[in-house]
Amino acid sequence: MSVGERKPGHAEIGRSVYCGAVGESLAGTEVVLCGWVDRRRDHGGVIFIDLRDRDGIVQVVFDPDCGVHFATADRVRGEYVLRVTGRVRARTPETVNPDMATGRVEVYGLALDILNSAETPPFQLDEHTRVGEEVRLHHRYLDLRRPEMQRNLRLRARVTGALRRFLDGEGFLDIETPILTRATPEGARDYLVPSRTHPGRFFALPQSPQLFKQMLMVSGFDRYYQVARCFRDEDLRADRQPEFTQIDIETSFLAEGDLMALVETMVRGLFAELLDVELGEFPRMTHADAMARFGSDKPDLRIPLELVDIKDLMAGVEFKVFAAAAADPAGRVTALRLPGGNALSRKQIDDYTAFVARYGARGLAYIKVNNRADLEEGLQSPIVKFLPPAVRRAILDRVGAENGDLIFFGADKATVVAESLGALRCKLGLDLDLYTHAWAPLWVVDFPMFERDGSGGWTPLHHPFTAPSCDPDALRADPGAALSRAYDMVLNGTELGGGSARIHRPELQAAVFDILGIDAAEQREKFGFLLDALKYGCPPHAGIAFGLDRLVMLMLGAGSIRDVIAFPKTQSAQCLLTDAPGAVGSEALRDLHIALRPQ
RNA sequence: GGACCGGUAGUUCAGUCGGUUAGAAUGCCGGCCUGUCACGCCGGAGGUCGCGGGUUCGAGUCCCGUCCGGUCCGCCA
Repeated sequence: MSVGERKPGHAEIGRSVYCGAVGESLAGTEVVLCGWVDRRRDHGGVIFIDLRDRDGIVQVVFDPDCGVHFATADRVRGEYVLRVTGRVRARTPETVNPDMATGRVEVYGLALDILNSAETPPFQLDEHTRVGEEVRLHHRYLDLRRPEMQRNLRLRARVTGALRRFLDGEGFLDIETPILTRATPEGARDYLVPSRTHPGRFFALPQSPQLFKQMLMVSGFDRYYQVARCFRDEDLRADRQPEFTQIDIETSFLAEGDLMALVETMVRGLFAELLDVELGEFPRMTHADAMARFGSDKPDLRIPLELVDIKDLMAGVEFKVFAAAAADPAGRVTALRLPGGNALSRKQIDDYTAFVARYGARGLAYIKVNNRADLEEGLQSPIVKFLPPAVRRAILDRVGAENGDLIFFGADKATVVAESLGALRCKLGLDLDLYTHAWAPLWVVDFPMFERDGSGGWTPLHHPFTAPSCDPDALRADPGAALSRAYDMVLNGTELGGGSARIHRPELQAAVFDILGIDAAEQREKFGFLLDALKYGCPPHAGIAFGLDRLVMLMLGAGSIRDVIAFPKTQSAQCLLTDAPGAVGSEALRDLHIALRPQ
């Protein structure tokens, strides 16, 4: 912001420049600053005030020559709101503060107005103490005043703006979809809103605009996007809030490969523009490959460790856990080589054993490779005595073990092995700082259509509107073998976006519902509007949704999604600032036809 | 639903084996100080040790329960 044509020194005038923008080019000019007192240093005969606004901090100086304003400066306290009129001047060389963005200049105070006083804040707004989540959220308006949070929300706004500009430029239309909508029978738990005008009926807040955006394709809106708030009534995590924001995209007549290329260009441009990071071309990896090599459908490719299956080597070995998993068609036996890992202590290995137990692993076998040439004395391990020397040799060869390495093993159901060793791989990467890249994006493709649910039925891996890569007959014949036309964008082990080509023919959609165990009557009742829409000339279409909060969190290196959301909820899904959810009066409940059970 | 970590001054934390009047830093208040920039120096105020119960001559400390914050598992198509 530049200095406007204003009459300096007059009490009525507004700000002429942000604090952070005061630089040497303004030396000699008069400026008007508005902001909060970051810090006040009273030296008796001279008072320094660090004035803060959303753009930065600048030092303002008052001395006895300032007359009445010097006395005012004496009354100022932390977080008072001030308007300062002053003259910018370069600091003398010995008073330059190289640690401060504006440290080569200061503003000599000509006038000082206290626009408002402030009580002592409940916590210090400086960066030197890490204040607890509870206090921060309770006084979120103060927490957000901190430069770190200002920076976070500013980047978030820039990300949203850049994505909008890109999509606008590509001919996408921003179309809003309802917040009050229908409950969906599958997926996450819905947030429900009771209807006053329809007793006993409820709206649901959308988990995503999925069905509406598909119907917009039927309507011919070709390219749609929305910065869409979504709601899921599930337990929270560091990267999960009950309400969150998706960049929601849908296109017609665009093959999924073209859509992937388009959004890849979008994300690459975003990182180049805002972070000056060149992401390069995103590699593509099949879901099967990701599970086999990384034990995850969102592999963190910054970490150079890989899982190596050794199930075929374990048939009939004396070590019962391995032999049993090898004999089980649903079992898996896998090795994870950690280069230089034999430096790990017994305690560290015990801690990792406890870590994998969280994912259902019943143990964590390992071999320390002290001398790979000596299959008897060179291998340090509680289990190696149960493995014949030829098997030991085969393991070492297959994982490429070198002296000084440690090899972890997982043997269990394939899902347990993938989850536990996949998580261990990431944990080792974090603990031992094994990262080889700052940024590792990729696409994961060729997801299975379905997986088994707890009761032996099928459940969609993505969602029930995802198109399979086979025809309806093949799909019905072997649902477990069918792959979908879904794709996930993954960055540094976090799923940033997920999408798919959608089903655009009613008979295929009906086939999927059949496999999911949703009978014709239920299909009609729950999804009749969608099946009808597909009948009236639905174009082939594909889309994707990006988690904006996670994207911004990653770009900032923030530890929690809460740090990129202005007013987040606590882990128990409460807003400490407003104390929501709150009780409502009996009259409101009566209007909504709701009777509460006595507590 | 489950596991784990935490809750002591406004804030961030320490508090030993259960034992005298619960400490530090910072912030706050007052005084001094004309070049600091996390200013400095002197002085001061500030505590329901989350809450309830129990054990004990005695509990911040041990036990049980509960609430709150956080991390994770389950859950999140």
